[in-house]
Amino acid sequence: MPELPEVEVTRRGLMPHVFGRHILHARDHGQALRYPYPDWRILQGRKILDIQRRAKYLLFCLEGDGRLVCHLGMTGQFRCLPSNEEVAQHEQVCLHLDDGWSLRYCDVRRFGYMAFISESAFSSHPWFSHLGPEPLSDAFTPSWLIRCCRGRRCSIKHLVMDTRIVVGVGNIYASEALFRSGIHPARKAGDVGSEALIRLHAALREVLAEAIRAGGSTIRDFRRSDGRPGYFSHAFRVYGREGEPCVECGGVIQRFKQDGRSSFFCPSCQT
DNA sequence: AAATGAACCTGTTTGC
DNA sequence: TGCAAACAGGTTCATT
Repeated sequence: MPELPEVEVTRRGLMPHVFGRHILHARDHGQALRYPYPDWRILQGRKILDIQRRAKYLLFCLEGDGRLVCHLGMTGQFRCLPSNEEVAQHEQVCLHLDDGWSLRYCDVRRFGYMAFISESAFSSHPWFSHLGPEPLSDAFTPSWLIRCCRGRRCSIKHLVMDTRIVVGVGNIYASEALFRSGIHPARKAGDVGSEALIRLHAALREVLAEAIRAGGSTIRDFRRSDGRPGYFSHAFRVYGREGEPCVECGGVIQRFKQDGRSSFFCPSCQT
C-alpha cells in the first residue's frame, strides 16, 4: 500500500501521540508478519524520542540504544487508540504507552515487518545499507538520475522503483511522475534523454510532495493514524484511469502489464 | 547484468 | 446467485 507519502503522512500523524511517551509494554497477537517479531521485552519502559522515516521504513528512536524499525508492507497501518479499547480489526501488534493510549499496528495481508536494530548495526543492516538517496533531499539530483540511467537497458519505470537509485517510489507515483514528465514507462532507461530525465527528477519530487500535502493516497486500505483517508487519489492523472480521458490531450489512458504489475500511461503524451 | 516469476497473505472486484 | 479467477500500493529470493 504505502509508498513514501503514505509512510511520511503516518509518521507525522503519529508524532504528537508518541513523542516523549514511555512504552509500558509491547506485544503481538500471535500471527506472524513477514519476519519474526523482535523480543518485545527490549522495548519495555523505553522512552520514544522521535519517529524518523527512511525510504518506506518508520524508525521509532528510543532513549538509550536502538530503533524499532517498521515496514508497512502492502496493507499495514498504525492507529492510536485508548488502551482500554478492544483489539482493532486485523491488529497484529500493540504498544501500550504511559498516557493511557496505545499504538496499534494493523495489517490485513501481513506483508509488513518489524525489527529492533541497535545504532551500531543500523547503517550496515541489509535493509538500509544499499538504499539510494531520499527523493526529497538534496542528495537526489538530476545528474545522479542521469548517471544511473546511462547504459541501462531496464525500463525507466523499473529504474525509478529501484531502491538503489532512489527510495520511496512505488507503482502509483512512478506512473504519475512518468506521465508528468512525458516519458513512456517502457522506455529503456538508457534511451531517455537528459532533458526528459531532468523533467522526471522534478516530477518525482513534485508528485511526492503534493501527495504528502494531500495526506497520501487512499485506494482501498490506507488510513492516516487518526483514521482519515488520504485525498491524493483524486489527483491521479493516469493511475487507475484505464479507458478514461487524458487530462492533457483527451486521449484514452491505457494500461499494460509491466514487471508483473499494472502500468498506466497516455499513448500520445508519453513517448 | 538483467529480466522474469514466485513467494509471502487476505480481501475485494470481475467475469462467466 | 454462486463460484473461480484476477487483482491489490512492497520486497526478496530463485530461476532463466
